[in-house]
Amino acid sequence: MTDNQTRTELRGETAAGQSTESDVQTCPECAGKIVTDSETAESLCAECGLVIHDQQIDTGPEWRAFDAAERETKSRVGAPTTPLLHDRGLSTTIGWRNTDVHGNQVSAPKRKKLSRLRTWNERFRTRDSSERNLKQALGEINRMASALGVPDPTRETASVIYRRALDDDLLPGRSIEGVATASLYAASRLEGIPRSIDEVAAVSRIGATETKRTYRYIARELDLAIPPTNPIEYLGRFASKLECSDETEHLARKLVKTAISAGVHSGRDPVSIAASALYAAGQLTNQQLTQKTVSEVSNVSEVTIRNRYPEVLAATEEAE
DNA sequence: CATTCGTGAAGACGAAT
DNA sequence: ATTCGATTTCACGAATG
Repeated sequence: MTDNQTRTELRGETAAGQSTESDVQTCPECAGKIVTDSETAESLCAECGLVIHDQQIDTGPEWRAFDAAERETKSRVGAPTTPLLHDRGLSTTIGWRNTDVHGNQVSAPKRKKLSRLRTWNERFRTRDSSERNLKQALGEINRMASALGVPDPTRETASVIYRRALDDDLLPGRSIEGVATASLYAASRLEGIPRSIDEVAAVSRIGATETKRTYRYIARELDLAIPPTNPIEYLGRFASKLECSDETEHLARKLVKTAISAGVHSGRDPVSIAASALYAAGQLTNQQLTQKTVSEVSNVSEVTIRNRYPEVLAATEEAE
């Protein structure tokens, strides 16, 4: 495997027809790849950090309503559909209030009937096993995504992946939790804001190795063409966790770039490249970055950082 | 004392048989 | 399915400042 560049889109099937926003966006400054940042919901360049736009698409109403009457006339029906709910938010929900449309209390026998209706409605909504499966899995995905600060678009991608896995009968023999975790991991990579395996596994109920195994399985079965992650994509998050200077972060970016062009990254875990470059940059800028602290935020062992950072430095020296 | 560096054993993975 | 090579990790201890 040589390199990335070809980002195939997963969303093709949901957005059938509508061309998803011309997807190979590149930075006007340095021609780097445009990614969406998790914490700030901004689109920015993975290479130089240039912010392209800081407003995500708002699925809410495009009008303003100033009083109740206006709200009534302008209102359209229903919430936007979302893959985040197992039925896409489309099935009937019976409200919990025992009042009619006028706000009057309903009679006792009617109340009883309503209660039974709610019960049965709920049963029908999640009746067959795949629906129940989805309901639980999407709950897990949302829970983990929240814990990781993963933005909604990525959650939706994860949901879509999970649905596909379910449709393709990839579940039998595998835990829901496992596939949910793997879907989220895959989605984060597809969206260009990868969480490391360890980070995802940390909030999951299954371990890192199981996550990786399941991830590889569904990636292969679903033909998800996911390019190798670029170490630069991890850099920003690690750098901010370490509270290191912009200077160090920028230097680390340069180190990663030259290291990659020198081929140091091949066969190595991209996370370890990012961590090593960050440590190396810390040395060069006289920041107090110890192998230990870098290791802690990146979940890369000190040993690996030790072994890797001289190689990263050697690559840049040769480039001089 | 904290940090860095080096080692060998052990686990996981991809590729090849 | 097993085997092999490379990478990463763990647990030490030694050097360095």
